[in-house]
Amino acid sequence: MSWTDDRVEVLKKMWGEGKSASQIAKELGGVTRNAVIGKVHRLGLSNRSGGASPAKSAPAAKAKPAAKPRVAEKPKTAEPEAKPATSVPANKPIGRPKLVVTAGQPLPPQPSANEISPEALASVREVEKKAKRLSVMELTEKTCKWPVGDPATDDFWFCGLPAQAGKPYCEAHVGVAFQPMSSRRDRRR
DNA sequence: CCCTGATTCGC
DNA sequence: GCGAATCAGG
Repeated sequence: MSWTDDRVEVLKKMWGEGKSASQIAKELGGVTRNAVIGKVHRLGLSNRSGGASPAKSAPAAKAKPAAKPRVAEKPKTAEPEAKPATSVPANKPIGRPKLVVTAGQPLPPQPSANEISPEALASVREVEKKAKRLSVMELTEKTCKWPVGDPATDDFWFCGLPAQAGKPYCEAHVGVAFQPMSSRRDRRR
């Protein structure tokens, strides 16, 4: 697969939305997360800085120390980042462009009458006992967004436990959320 | 061990 | 330009 303008656009969009490289790669298909990251860097939007002032300073020494051919050094750009943006408005309820909570059931997987691992189910109940019971506005990218209860009533909350990296749910809920197949032997590539 | 992004470098 | 291999953290 090549980086068509269209795909690049998707890449930019998703990256801008904070999607992980692997997520983007999966979405695009035909590319690995490495490819995505590589492209991101080539596009110069590796950093989240929208401004993207490419400090052209010193790529410098491309020297090849005999010791370590690879990974010579890691010159962290210790540039003092001038951020005009004062306050911290970065708390936008982004992340669910498609999965908007409409009148229906926003609950994506809610496995109820399905065949789920008994252990996983037990884990869910276990988790629900120690869940933090967050409201929708308290959710972040780092909190489990597993819904519990009836959204139509006030007896509705979200798990809120630490979410698995890149996933919208905590470990336990990820287990029951994504289990379309009995086993995923997808070793893409 | 899972994941994340970051970097290098052969192609 | 591309991306696998690798590195470095969480």
